Amino acid sequence: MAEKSEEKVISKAVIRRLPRYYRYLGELMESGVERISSNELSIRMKVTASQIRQDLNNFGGFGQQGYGYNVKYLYQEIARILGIDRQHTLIIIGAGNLGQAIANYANFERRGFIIKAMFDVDPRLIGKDFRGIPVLSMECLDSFIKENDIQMAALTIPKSQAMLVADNLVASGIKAIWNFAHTDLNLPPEVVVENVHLSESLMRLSYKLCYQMDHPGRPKPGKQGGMTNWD
Amino acid sequence: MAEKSEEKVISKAVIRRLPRYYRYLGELMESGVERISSNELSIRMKVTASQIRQDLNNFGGFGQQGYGYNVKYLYQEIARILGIDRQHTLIIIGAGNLGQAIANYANFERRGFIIKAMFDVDPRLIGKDFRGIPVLSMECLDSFIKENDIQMAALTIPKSQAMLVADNLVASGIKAIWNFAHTDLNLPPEVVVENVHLSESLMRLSYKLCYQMDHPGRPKPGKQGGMTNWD
DNA sequence: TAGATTGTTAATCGATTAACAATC
DNA sequence: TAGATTGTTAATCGATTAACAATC
Repeated sequence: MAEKSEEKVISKAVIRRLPRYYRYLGELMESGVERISSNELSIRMKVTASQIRQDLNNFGGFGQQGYGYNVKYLYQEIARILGIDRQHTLIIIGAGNLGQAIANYANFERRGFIIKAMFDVDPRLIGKDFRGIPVLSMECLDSFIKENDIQMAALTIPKSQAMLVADNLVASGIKAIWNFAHTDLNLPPEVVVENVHLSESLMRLSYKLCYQMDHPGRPKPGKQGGMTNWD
Repeated sequence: MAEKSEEKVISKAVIRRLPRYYRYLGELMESGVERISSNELSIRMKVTASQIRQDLNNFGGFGQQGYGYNVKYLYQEIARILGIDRQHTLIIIGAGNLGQAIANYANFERRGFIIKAMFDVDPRLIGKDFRGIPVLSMECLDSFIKENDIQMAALTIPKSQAMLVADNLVASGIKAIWNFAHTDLNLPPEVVVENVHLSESLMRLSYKLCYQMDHPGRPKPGKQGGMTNWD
């Protein structure tokens, strides 16, 4: 029953690393570096050269034997793989501090994420705007999504309302949710979700700190042998 | 040369899951559930029962054969493991929207993270306060950390200044950094860092969306066979 | 006791690293 | 060409899952 043109399934671990490659390549570009070998990049990024080559070869042969990788070309290719070579339309649900922080971070727009509007239930916020992005009433949500062909929504609201609002978003046609609410969203499989659970992140920091205090000088857990990154 | 009382090194993957167990147990407690089996929890959390038992047994036998786990006891034990049974002192560097969002999120305090102050270079922010947390000048940073025995710092400043400020924090005695700057911090091994790279998170969402659009109905990458979570 | 469910060992699966032939 | 470095296969390592004896 195996499909004919079976495409390789890319592992989650690889996807997690891709944006970091992209960031380093962007910095290399900015400093005028034209080519880089997997070995040199591996030193800068503190990963193995093997891993870099394996990761990239999931998507194609972007390098050249004896030369390495062309920084600009690889940068563009990773952008294409990540889908940030095209534009994405985005709305923010919840115009509190976190929603405002996202709205105010202009760099997202430079990467093709166009924030079209914010939504809130607070009448004191509705009608305001941030960098020209208007805060609208939640009552306009459904029609706005449909009329403006919105793909993505950042969910920066309390967890008590998150699941309900997420269902509404999906019903209106949203296909991707960037979830900052402190809860898991159970949604249909065709809807993709990326969670940013800040409280969990802070707990992990707490664990690391306590572990470090209890085991000074020890290799940190997660990898053997030494001062490896945790993430 | 192996040490005598070799403690098992806990893998990164286990640590990543612990806060999620904690969250689910907290919710179970709130709904008045007293005991739960690994199997029932596995269904709710969409992980395997085996994984839950393996994860927990890294830290000790918290369950009872034929009974399962006492929800409240397990909740407390995980809090202890994560180090959130004690108090942590925290400052926020950068009083912009993101810093304010953290300062305004009262739940961190309920988990023992006491935010003592915020710091910024912007004179319009210095002197303000959020929920009673004052915004101080960066010039006070060193003395404040030393005089108030601050352990942790959230870094919500532009990446251009992040590395310099991080070095200063470490010099002043900070042992843990919650890094929101869009850059990696290279710090001494005794300093622990937890990164929250929002732009990378958004790129992963973009990848998932594009992948989903290209392969409708397919299992998502990362796991074989079906509608598993990405994270 | 019988049933349930853990703790733990063994088996499987996947991801990382090492090695090297291919090739620029 | 000789040297460098990739792409890719094989070996290793680690994490997850399955199985089941222990035991409440």
